[in-house]
Amino acid sequence: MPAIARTTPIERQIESVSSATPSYGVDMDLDDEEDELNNLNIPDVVIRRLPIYVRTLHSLIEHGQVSVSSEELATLIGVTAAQIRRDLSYFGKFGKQGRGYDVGYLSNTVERILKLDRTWNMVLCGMGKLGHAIANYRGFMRSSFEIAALFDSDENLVGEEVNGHPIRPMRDLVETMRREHIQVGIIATPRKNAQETADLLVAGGVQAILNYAPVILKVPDHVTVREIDPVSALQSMTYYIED
Amino acid sequence: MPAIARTTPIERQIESVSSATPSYGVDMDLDDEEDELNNLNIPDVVIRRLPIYVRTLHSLIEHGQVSVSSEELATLIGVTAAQIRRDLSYFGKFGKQGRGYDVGYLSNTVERILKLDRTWNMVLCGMGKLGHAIANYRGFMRSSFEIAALFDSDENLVGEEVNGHPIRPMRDLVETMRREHIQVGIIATPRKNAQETADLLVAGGVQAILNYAPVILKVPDHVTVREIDPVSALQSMTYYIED
DNA sequence: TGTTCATTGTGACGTATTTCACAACATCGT
DNA sequence: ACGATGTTGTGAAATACGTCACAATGAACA
Ligand SMILES: NC(=O)c1ccc[n+]([C@@H]2O[C@H](COP(=O)([O-])OP(=O)(O)OC[C@H]3O[C@@H](n4cnc5c(N)ncnc54)[C@H](O)[C@@H]3O)[C@@H](O)[C@H]2O)c1
Ligand SMILES: NC(=O)c1ccc[n+]([C@@H]2O[C@H](COP(=O)([O-])OP(=O)(O)OC[C@H]3O[C@@H](n4cnc5c(N)ncnc54)[C@H](O)[C@@H]3O)[C@@H](O)[C@H]2O)c1
Repeated sequence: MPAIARTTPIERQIESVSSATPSYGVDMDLDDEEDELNNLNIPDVVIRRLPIYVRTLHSLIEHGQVSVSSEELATLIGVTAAQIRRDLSYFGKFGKQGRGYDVGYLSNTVERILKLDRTWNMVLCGMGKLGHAIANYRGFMRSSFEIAALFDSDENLVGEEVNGHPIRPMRDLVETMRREHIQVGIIATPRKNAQETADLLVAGGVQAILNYAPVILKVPDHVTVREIDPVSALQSMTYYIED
Repeated sequence: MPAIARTTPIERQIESVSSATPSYGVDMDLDDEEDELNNLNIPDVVIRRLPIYVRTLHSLIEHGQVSVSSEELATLIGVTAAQIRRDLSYFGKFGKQGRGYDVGYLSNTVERILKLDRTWNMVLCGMGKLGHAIANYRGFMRSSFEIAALFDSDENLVGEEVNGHPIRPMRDLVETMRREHIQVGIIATPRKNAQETADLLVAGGVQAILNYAPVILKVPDHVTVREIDPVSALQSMTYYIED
């Protein structure tokens, strides 16, 4: 059973995460009560950087660049080269001394690590203003994600078609998720209904939740949650403003 | 002149919202001579937690609760009590042994720390679909923020009124910001135009940028940037999904 | 006023993450 | 074939962050 807390609730909103044991060096001893061959001690903060690497590599591919050094990538992204090399080294050796990394190969590799080499179907709960905007956003599809079904508790909205999908009643959520084996959910309900929605998603077998409602959700350990919260982002920036 | 790099570009992007670590190598010389009386070495990760504390305290106030212990607050938020006490201790002593914290007082105090005890006017650049949604979102106003002016480079959009504000041409941006002393900007332009928009915001004197475009912005050190990036958030969650 | 109780604030410690710095090595030009 | 060059991958060190645990102390009440 997962003994590792991937994210403490507040960190979904923020950054930095505590996992477990150091990790370095060899291994193969008696510790690890959790070696999924996968989720093997890799800091979540590293995982959260990988999508940026992928995005940046894509942009290099667009420009026709075929190889890149950690230094160049680092400059583009705004981190240190050492950090990029260390991050990648958690997963293997993908570069060549003197040459750097093959852009296409590295991009594919990181995508495979993140399991982006497939399409993830998602359910979207709460079809108010935000829900409509999300359902119409084309950025997801271009990134391994697809909104497969829309849900709202308001019977007046049920049946309306948004971007090719009908809005369905919440009572169908769990069954739909199970039937279609959907493991990713988006919450766009009002704040007060977010937790109950999360509970239903969990009942449906959700493993990842993107939460737009400004609340801390309580979910089982095996569920990952990330929050989208522009207000908190703004509120933490004003601290630094010097008048 | 702050010598501390508040945000490492990639960290703005990591996680739905977020940004920033205190600098490591950045202020290389004479040790840390940087005591703004304010930005005094307090870890950015702490600053990013404060809005959650505020939000949670508000919810307690709504429920009529007048005092709260670090333990209770911690349970609500999903962190440890020690962390909350440590975080607050960076700024002073706000609790009473045996009693905990006065909810209203603590809320006000943290808001004052974050400079939320005033209204921040913002400019919004890029009035496409997302821009319209943001302009109509009422969550900002309820949180010390107000969208004061809208901008788009498309002359066909200029003049259109959204939520009571006319869309203005980008060429007016810098002057408007200076005239109205606006220090917060939101970028909702296409990816490829985000950097040029950021440059204009900087020219206008921006100090905080909320960036919805999926790019790493290069800005001067005194500017804080946080990114809203649901795609990256999703892409980092799939890693953990066990099929 | 003294005793009990709950809970803070923080030094000391432990873990997590980043950076340094360099040996190892692939490639290239000659 | 070989030295020069550039860049990786990674131990070791440095730094940042989180937690433990407890002395200090305010409030309640006898
Ligand atoms: N993070 C962001 O960028 C962002 C932006 C805008 C809004 N929000 C948040 O998103 C949420 C929705 O905002 P909105 O403007 O779309 O509000 P809205 O009122 O327009 O829409 C909410 C929708 O949720 C539905 N709903 C209510 N209870 C439900 C339930 N239990 N299950 C399913 N659906 C339910 C309602 O019927 C309604 O259609 C709010 O929490 C708001 O704070 C976040
Ligand atoms: N983070 C999120 O949640 C999220 C959601 C949706 C879209 N996005 C991103 O937001 C951006 C906008 O998305 P959209 O769907 O609104 O696109 P859109 O094409 O509907 O709107 C873009 C608008 O920006 C304007 N624009 C272009 N160049 C400009 C410039 N230099 N200065 C000012 N305005 C300029 C265009 O005229 C247009 O009105 C994209 O980068 C998209 O990827 C982010």
